[in-house]
Amino acid sequence: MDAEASQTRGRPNLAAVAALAGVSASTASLAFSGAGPVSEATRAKVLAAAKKLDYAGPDPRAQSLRRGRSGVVGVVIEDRLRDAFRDPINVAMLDGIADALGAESLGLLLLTDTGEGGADISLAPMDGVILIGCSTELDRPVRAFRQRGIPIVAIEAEPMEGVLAIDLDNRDATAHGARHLQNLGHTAVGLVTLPLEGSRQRGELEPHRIAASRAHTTLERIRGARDVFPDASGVVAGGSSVEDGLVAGRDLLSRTPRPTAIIAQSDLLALGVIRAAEELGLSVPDDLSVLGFDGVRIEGAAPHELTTLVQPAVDKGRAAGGAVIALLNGDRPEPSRFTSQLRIGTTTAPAPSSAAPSSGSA
Amino acid sequence: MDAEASQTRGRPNLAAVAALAGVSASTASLAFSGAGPVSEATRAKVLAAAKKLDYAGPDPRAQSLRRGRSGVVGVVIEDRLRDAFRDPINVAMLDGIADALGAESLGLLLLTDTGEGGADISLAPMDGVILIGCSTELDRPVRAFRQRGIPIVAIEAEPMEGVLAIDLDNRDATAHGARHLQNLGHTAVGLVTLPLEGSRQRGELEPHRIAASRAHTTLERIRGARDVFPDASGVVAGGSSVEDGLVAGRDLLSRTPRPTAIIAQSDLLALGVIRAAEELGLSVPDDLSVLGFDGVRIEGAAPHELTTLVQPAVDKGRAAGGAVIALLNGDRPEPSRFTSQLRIGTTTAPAPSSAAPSSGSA
DNA sequence: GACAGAGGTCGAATCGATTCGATCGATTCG
DNA sequence: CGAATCGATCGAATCGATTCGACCTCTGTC
Repeated sequence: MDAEASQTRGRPNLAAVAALAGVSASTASLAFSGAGPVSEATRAKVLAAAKKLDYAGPDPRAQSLRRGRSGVVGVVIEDRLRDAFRDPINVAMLDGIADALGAESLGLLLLTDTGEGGADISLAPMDGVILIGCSTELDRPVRAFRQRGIPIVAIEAEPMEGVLAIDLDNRDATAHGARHLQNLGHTAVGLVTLPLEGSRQRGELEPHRIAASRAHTTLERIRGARDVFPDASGVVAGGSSVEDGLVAGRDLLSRTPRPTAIIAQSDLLALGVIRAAEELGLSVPDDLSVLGFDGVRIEGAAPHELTTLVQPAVDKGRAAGGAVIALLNGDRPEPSRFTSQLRIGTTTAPAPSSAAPSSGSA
Repeated sequence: MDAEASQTRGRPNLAAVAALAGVSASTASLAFSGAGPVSEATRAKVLAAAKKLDYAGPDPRAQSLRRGRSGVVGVVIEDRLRDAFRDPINVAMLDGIADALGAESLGLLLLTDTGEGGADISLAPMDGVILIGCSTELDRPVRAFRQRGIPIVAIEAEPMEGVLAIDLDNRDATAHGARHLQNLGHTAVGLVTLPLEGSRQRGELEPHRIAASRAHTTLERIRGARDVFPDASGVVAGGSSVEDGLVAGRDLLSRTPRPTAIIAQSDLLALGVIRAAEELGLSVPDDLSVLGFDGVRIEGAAPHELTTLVQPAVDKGRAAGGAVIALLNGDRPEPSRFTSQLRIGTTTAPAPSSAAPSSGSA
């Protein structure tokens, strides 16, 4: 009677299965989870009852509540997926994250930070969260996560209370790359930076914009460049894509005096700059040296081999995933910091002698 | 006393907030959800109590259980993220899905089908699921989802009971493209296909492999090609990347007689084939015509403009997302079918006259 | 033969919120 | 002035499982 009642009413639950198997709900639970001693005969009975009732196993939603864990880790990405995934560096990081999470069979919940637009992030059931490339101001969500007691890991974010940082030597690495250009004799160096604001507005790299910005990675890389070239000016790109680099490159290269080297904050931007140079009939690296950042393999870079700062993106992602897991286990993992390596390719060369201006108002 | 007790014991819950505000839990719930009439004064009291207790709002896990909805939709992707996201077509689809889901503020849970390896997919709390590019046999997960009453939408999968299909005219489109080659006078046409099995084994395109395969998209596109060139042979690539296309191209182009045209099942593969041709000193399209599939913008395709079959990837994704939403709303949406368009670029041209063999044993 | 211990099973409390129906007071209409 | 109505609030049941402690029944040992 009881069993039948539960049987007819919608989808079966553990109680219905237990009733049909002639055991208590607690025993049935044990039979499924495997935790605790259950005789083989009983387990078989329960499993048979489950099959008869077409029961798929304990409801994950109920488990989430009871265990206080949903088995899901959120990954917050700035802006639209379309834009984020266009840059292989993000894909690489995500892959590292997925790698670490998958090993603990944790799900990966993709959250896009739409700023004010959509509903609050953090309304989904998750056990931890990884902030990736979060240049925008997401203080509010972070506060919400903290209130919920949800561990937070941030990749390349400005230091925040209660947020475990996975960092990259953005400033030092860029400075290192800049010094390479300096050693080649370059003095007129232009910058093509990643966005400074969540609005991703492209335009001149101006002091007041820098002052107002909270885009950690962008800022650090600017600082690194200016550690070597204090007066370097430049432009802010509208994103990290070849297209954005092309636009920025056209802008910078049409100025007088024209820079002999450009430090781009991503490989995609660097590629765009190279295209802009080609458009203008400039030869890379003879007329223009170009330095990138990331060191990911990009289809279509040929015939150039980009001089760039290679960062361990997958490892970074894996570290972030591992850190969340550690936090969930109650450990107190140390923040980590990764280093990038300068890989010298074919896009940097000695500065052209000033005796040979290829064009301009002479 | 009661309030204080709840206060000290770990994280605050709705009951604690209600107690502090001097109202019942039900009223507090109403104050947060906005459903039902609550006086402004009461709402303010509750909110004040919440702030004092540092309460972040109702626990999503508990809401999931009670409402029977978690606000999360799973997206199952074949294989590793690294590989999947390398192909822009997947990113485009995902973007469309995210677009549709985001509008209803549904989360997007990324699940990779590791086959037998990891823990069961479907153990995460989700309301619906989208299968994307699921060439492998995931009958078992599908059955589990169905048992749970979770709506299933599949993009380009073989028809399955209880699974809503979002389809593409893979066969007709490929046939259309093949006819274009036929009209150009090509008769020796080679195929470079996507993987046939979950194992992604590359190799010769052999009848027994085709017979054993369940890779819907791959099979349909093969059929389309053979509708026009019944005897076309070819090779199976190990994935959808330029690298895989390069390998496949080298193989096909070193055969005798050498094909004068190659039908690749993705743009990335087509690009790889073009590279292989360049390696061998063949000119595209003069010596070899290449047809792609997808029509996504790929960096580095220059100087060629790929002749390809343009599919509405973002729309497909959006349709899939919309379908899940409709199913969740209890509607009975129709399966949809999208069509691709042949875009003629600069990689196809009339077959070289047989009087001018560029190399070979003459 | 009795007792300790282990294996197996069960009851009941709990996780944190939502929601339906009932209650109570105030306002308005006849 | 009484009754109907509406708004605000509360109680209690419910969602589906997990888990702790209690209980019972064997088995092995002294």
